Amino acid sequence: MAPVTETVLTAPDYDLGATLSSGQAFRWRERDGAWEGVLGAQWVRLRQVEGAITATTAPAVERWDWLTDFLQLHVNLRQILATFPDDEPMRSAVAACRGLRLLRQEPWECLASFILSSTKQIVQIQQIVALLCARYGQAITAPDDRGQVHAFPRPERLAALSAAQLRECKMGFRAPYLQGTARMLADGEVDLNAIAARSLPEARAELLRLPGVGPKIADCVLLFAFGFPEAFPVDVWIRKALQQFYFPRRRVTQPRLERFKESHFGPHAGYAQQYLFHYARTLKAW
DNA sequence: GGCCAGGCGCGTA
DNA sequence: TACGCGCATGGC
Repeated sequence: MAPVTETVLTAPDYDLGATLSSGQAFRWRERDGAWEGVLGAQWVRLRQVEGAITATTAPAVERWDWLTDFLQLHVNLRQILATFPDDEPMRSAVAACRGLRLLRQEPWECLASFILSSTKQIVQIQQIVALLCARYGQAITAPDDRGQVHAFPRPERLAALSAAQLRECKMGFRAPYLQGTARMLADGEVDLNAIAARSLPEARAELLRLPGVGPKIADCVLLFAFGFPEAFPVDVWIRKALQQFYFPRRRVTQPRLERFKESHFGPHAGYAQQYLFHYARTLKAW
């Protein structure tokens, strides 16, 4: 058994399962009532308990800031929810998604994962990412009965692969996009580390230079990895939700929808977006 | 078996 | 600027 470290992290108003399965991150699996995943080179198991999250990691660590940052445990959820518009759709979404949180992910993994996400269901994205890590990620320490566990492969590793090798991970037409982006990062043509300090428009423009990255994927990375609170990804679910909740019985044009999402949801629009996304996906009939 | 999936890039008007 | 289409792959 590999050496592990355990701790208890205070986490009020936190729905761990909803958060880890809500289409932000793609490497977390439920097992025996706990959630297991990989952060950097750490294998991690998280378990929800009353008002807290218990964490186990391998190899052993002395600090936990990398995990509390990922989980965004310092964030006061009530204060954020209070900034949402007081309308019926948002009230319903908040009521349906108690404790849903935004994570703070490593930018490259987030970017690569969402390049692989286009016209894929969340379960399929998980499968592709799992294949990519198993084939090309560095092996890391984990409990013996978990089998071989891998880190997310670095851009330099993917940049050195052929498109055919990437396609073996079932990513289809996304392979050249991921390859092109990995190469631009490996070559230093775009520097993800420099993006965090920029303004939202500048950061967005920089991400849009990458192949396979359009407005939606850029906004996902800006929100889920760089923490720009106003970034508001519009995918098919959100488009449908905005259309039906806010513009029933009339077709809304794309520019109109753009103006609406930028003006209606307040300073934490991205958080509101995640609530609408998760809520919409729970609705059986529209 | 057809439709759709946390879209993007490119060609056309 | 604003559509329409093709792009792999798999779940339902």
